[in-house]
Amino acid sequence: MLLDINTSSGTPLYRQIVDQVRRLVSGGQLQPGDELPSVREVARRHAINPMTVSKAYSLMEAEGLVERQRGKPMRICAGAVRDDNRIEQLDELLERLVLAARQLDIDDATVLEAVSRKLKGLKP
Amino acid sequence: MLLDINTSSGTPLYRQIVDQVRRLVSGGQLQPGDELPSVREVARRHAINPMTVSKAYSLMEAEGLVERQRGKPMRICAGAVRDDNRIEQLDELLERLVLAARQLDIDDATVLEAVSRKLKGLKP
Amino acid sequence: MLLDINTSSGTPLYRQIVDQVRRLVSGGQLQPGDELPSVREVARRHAINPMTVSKAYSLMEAEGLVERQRGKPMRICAGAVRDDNRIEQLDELLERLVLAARQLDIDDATVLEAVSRKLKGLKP
Amino acid sequence: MLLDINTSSGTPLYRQIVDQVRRLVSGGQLQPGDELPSVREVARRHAINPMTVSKAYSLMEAEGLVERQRGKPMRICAGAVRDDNRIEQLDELLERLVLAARQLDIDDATVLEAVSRKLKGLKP
DNA sequence: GTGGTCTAGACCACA
DNA sequence: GTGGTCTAGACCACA
Repeated sequence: MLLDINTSSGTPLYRQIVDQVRRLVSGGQLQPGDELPSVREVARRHAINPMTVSKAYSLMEAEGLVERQRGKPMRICAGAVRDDNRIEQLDELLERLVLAARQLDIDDATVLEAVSRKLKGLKP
Repeated sequence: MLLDINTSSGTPLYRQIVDQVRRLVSGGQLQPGDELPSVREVARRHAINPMTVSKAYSLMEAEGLVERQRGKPMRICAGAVRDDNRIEQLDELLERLVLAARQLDIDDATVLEAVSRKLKGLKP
Repeated sequence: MLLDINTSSGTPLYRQIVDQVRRLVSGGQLQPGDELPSVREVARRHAINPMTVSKAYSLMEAEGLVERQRGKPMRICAGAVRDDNRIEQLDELLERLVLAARQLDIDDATVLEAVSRKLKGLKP
Repeated sequence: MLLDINTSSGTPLYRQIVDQVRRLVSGGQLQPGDELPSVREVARRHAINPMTVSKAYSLMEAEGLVERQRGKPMRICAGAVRDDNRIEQLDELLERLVLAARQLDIDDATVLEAVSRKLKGLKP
């Protein structure tokens, strides 16, 4: 599971984790039954505190996205499936992007070109 | 001056103000000598605490973006001018958008179309 | 607001807080709009860590029992009202009491008498 | 030996086992010399891990409640006998019940009636 | 090994 | 003053 945690962004770390797992589930890259990496594993890999990861996992459990198995790794809930309206989950970011472009007085063609370039650049 | 303050977004209020004024200056919509609305005015209009606005204004002053004039409204500094590389100020949002699209497993064409639609929708 | 926090009980501290506030709301002793004592206040009074209280408050917020007001005390949500079926909230404790009595081979009359005595003893 | 193990209750599993065996002994339903079901048997029947049952048994042994016999099932110790003051073992639950009733603003008569009903309902 | 609870303490955002 | 986030570290319950 590939998370991109940014410790200098304003977004709380636990929120970044929740948002990204939610997207990976909506996108079908995490499927019901899949196990999440352990709290300690995520904490170690991203050099953050286990409690922070644990908080994210608890929130996801409360949300019905993942489920606990006593003494075993958490896994994606059966009810959490690929979402067909997942374009909506992009909406807030789109709003922010367009607002920023307007304030910077960047014209539409330039914005689209920049998005296009970035899409190619991050081609995974 | 049109600010779009989102009290439920995770981004701190004072940061939203600073970011947006910075962009309006980079985009040339606020020019050297232009006056800022008063702290009270902004606070009232967006229903936030004056201390929060004041903090944003102080940060902008420290950054050399605006300057205080005794007994008069703050204004945009002479040195704060339209920025030619302002597309870079879009970069963080572009990164986040593309990461989110990848995690949602949305293909490039669909992302571009969504950006395009949003650009038209928010035409101003 | 009177909470009875038992640090040596097996029940997690944050759970005790949530359970008791929930009951006080169901019982009408905390009403919509009422302010909760601050996190620090509860922590100080019961000699527990503020983070523990904060966790309880966050859970109650997620549950729609209380709401945050930025920079101000949390308060009981409008939707959280006196519950007519509140006897059901006693059910788990009743089950446990009766199970224990059975295992201890205490007859019904003696149990009822003990409950009665305790009810009078804690009269307040 | 009838144990009622509740995996979703907050009480630790090993504690539920210890508490209930202790009560069955105090109540005389388990008498000195009686054999306990094996660790595996209890684990299987309640779908919990044998190590958890084993931990409970070890605690009971340390407490002088049960004793190991090489190659044979554990059994109730000679010293563990029916307790005349066993009503006291109900005290903590009574306290919790009455506290909950008070917080729910349920009057004494209603509480007694609920206890009475539950006593009849669980008649065995 | 897994996740959970709690503490002590630093620092942030907002009113 | 209010609540929120994060860390470092101890210790528990369960598989």
